[in-house]
Amino acid sequence: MLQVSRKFEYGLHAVTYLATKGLGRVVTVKEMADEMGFSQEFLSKAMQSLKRAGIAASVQGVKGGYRLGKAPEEITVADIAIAIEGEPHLVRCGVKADRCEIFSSCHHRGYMNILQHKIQALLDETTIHTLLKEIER
Amino acid sequence: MLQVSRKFEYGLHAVTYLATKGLGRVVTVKEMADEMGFSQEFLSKAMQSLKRAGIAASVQGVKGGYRLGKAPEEITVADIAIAIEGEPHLVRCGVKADRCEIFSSCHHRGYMNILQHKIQALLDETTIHTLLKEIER
DNA sequence: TTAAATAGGACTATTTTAAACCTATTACCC
DNA sequence: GGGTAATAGGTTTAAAATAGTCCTATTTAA
Repeated sequence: MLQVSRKFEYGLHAVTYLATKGLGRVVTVKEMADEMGFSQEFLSKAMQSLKRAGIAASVQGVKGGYRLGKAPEEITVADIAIAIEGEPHLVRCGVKADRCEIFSSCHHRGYMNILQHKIQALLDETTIHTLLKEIER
Repeated sequence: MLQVSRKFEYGLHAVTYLATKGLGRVVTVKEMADEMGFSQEFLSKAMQSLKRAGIAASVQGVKGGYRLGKAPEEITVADIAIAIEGEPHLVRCGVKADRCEIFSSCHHRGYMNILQHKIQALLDETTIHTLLKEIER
C-alpha cells in the first residue's frame, strides 16, 4: 500500500538527470539507462509518458534524445506522478463504474478524497528545482 | 500508485462499524460481512490483523466476535493501515537488502522519506473519533 | 457434545506492475 | 539514397502483489 511504482522512480530520476547533466543538449535513453542501471526499454516508456505531458521534449533520429520540456521550477513531483501513473485514486470507489457494495451508504469516501487531495498537495509543493536544491545541501 | 488495499478498506469499515453499531456487545465477522457485502473469509483476515495490533479485541467460541480494543479517540487511520499493511515504504530502497542499482548515489531517498513521513502524519492526525464526527455532519 | 465462533496456515486466482519484443518512423551522415 | 541511431508505440510475456478461498484447529456457550 502507498508505494510509488518503479516507472515513477525511473521517471523522477530521469528528470533530475536531465535537469543536471542534460543542460544544453539532448540525452539518449541509452545514456540514462546505462548511467542509472535501469532497463532501457522500460525507461523509454517512462520518457514517452513524460514527453506526452510536456515535461520532457524529444528529438527523433540519429543524435536525438530528450531534454526537459519546461523549466525545473515549473515541474512538480505531482506532474511527474500524473504523467506516469495517471490521475491518482486512493480508493477505487466512484472511478468509472467501480462502486463497491455499499457505495450509497459509504461513510469514508469523503474522508478518503480529502486525504487524497492532501497527499496530492504534498507532491505538488515540491518542484524539481527545490528538490535539486535540497540535494545539493 | 498510491492506492490503499481492499483489506485496509475492509478494516476501516469494520472499525467504524464496531465503533457505531458494536457498542456494549461483540459483533461477528458474519454480521459485518453480510451488512457491508464483503467476503467473510477475507474480512476475517483483516480482523485478525486488527486484533494482533490491539485495535480490536476478540471473544472466541459461540457468542464470540469482535469489539474495539481501544477507544475511538485512540485509534488513528495510520494505526489501522500499519496493522493491516505493515510499516509503509513509499520506495523500496533500503527495505532489507533491497537497494537499487544506484543506491549509494541516489538523490531521492531523503526526499521520499520525508514525503512518506508527511503522508504518515496525515493518516495519524485522523482518529476514528474525528472521522465519525465528520461523517455525522 | 454439539455448534458457532475466532485463529491461522496453505493454497489459488486475479490483477497489477515490470519488462521484453517487435515494428514503424524520424533524421543525421556518409 | 542507404545505413544507422535514435524515438514512438503496440503487443506480449514474466513476475510480483493483491484478493480471495479452503481447510483444519481451537475455543466456549448452551
